[in-house]
Amino acid sequence: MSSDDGYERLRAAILAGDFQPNERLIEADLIESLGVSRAAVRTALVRLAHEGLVEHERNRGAKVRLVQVEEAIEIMQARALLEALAAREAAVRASDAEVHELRQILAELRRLLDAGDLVGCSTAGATLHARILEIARHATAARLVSSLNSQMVRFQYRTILVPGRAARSLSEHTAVVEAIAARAPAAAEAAMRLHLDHVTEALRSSVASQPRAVAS
Amino acid sequence: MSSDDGYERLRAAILAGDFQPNERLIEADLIESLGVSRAAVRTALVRLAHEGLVEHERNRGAKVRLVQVEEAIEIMQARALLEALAAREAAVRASDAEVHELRQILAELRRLLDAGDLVGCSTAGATLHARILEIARHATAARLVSSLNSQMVRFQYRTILVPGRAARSLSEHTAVVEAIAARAPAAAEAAMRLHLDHVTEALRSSVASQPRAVAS
DNA sequence: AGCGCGAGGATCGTCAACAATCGCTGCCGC
DNA sequence: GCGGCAGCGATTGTTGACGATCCTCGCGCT
Repeated sequence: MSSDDGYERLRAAILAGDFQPNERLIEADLIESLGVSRAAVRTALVRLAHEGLVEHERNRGAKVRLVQVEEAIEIMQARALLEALAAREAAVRASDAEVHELRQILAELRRLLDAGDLVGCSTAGATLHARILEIARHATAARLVSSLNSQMVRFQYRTILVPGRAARSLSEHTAVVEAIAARAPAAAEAAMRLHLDHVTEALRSSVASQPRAVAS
Repeated sequence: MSSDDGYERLRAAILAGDFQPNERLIEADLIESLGVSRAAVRTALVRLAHEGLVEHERNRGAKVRLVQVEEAIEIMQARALLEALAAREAAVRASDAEVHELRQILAELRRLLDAGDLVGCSTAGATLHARILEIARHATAARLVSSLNSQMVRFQYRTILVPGRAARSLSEHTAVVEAIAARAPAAAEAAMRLHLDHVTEALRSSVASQPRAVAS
């Protein structure tokens, strides 16, 4: 049981940003901080390496992987397609209760935007996306997106800070939800793709204006 | 070094179909057949489990995972989107030499079709897709598609056997290559997506007419 | 005969010690 | 003073043995 536990906790720690970018992950230290056996630490590192969260060099150990901006853009492109697929499926499969739930998240999003809580907006937006992925009942897309998302933590609050982005994001989200509510698969797919293409653009421009958010 | 080697060879063996579906993978046997240490076998199994090629239950060991038809269709849907993205990027990035190479593969494909070599067609088609992914220089899409492909081995020769599919496949492939040659990103993306959506349909229909290809 | 149950074998998970490798530091020769 | 090399500490990779868990088979009871 300790093996899965160690993996989960180490993953959470990396995602929470408890380590510096490129910081070495020394097995002995992890044994202490996680309180699990060395074998468990090693399997956790293998899994995280396969997931792309850490880099593993033979005889030189593991370090947390720093995904570059170009790669983040690639990831966003892939995410856009997969989430557009999910939106399409969601438009086919959503129950009335699920549509209601999406509208509630949208209302919360509007409230947060009025209150000027940009970080809250970002979090609620993530909730909306996650919920649509669940409604789509598309295990493959869900798995791939979740894996891609975990590599993007470093950029998660980046795009919402672009001036005017939050408001546009809300209207795009609204379009997606309304297309799902109207049971219009093609419209839902197009709306979601448009939304995420805009996010990608926001990421590009935020990078151009402010090249490094994290110092070493 | 033995650890990576063991992973590669076990992966190749599973992809080659050396194991029965749902066959248990017993560590002791793998140590013998692969000639690597037990730790290496264990890490290989962890990686393969994360990759979706084997299923791992605690205290009950690993077995090769049998992907169901519904999941194969999900995988094809995701592949369609990602390869369409790759085709778009390839249309932007392809050099003249690379376009020439794609046309050569196409010619080979035509030759094989005329000769009635359907399996050869399938293989050459896979080569074409792989080459387009390389030309796109999109590491994220390439990684995801490669992972998805490895889970589809069981179905790889399934769609080409649908009557008339091979000929249609050739004309669709031609459309993709010509769009790339014309440096037309949108057309390339659309053509690739159309092609793979047709493959998905062929998979669906082949399943309906012939539900089980592999007996236990 | 059918069913519950315990013993045994098979297999996996964990641990501690050992071997191999890497990076660094300090020494030596030029 | 500087470059190269040997030795050393730190860290990872590997091995073998031990304990834990699960499945199966056979026994006894009803």
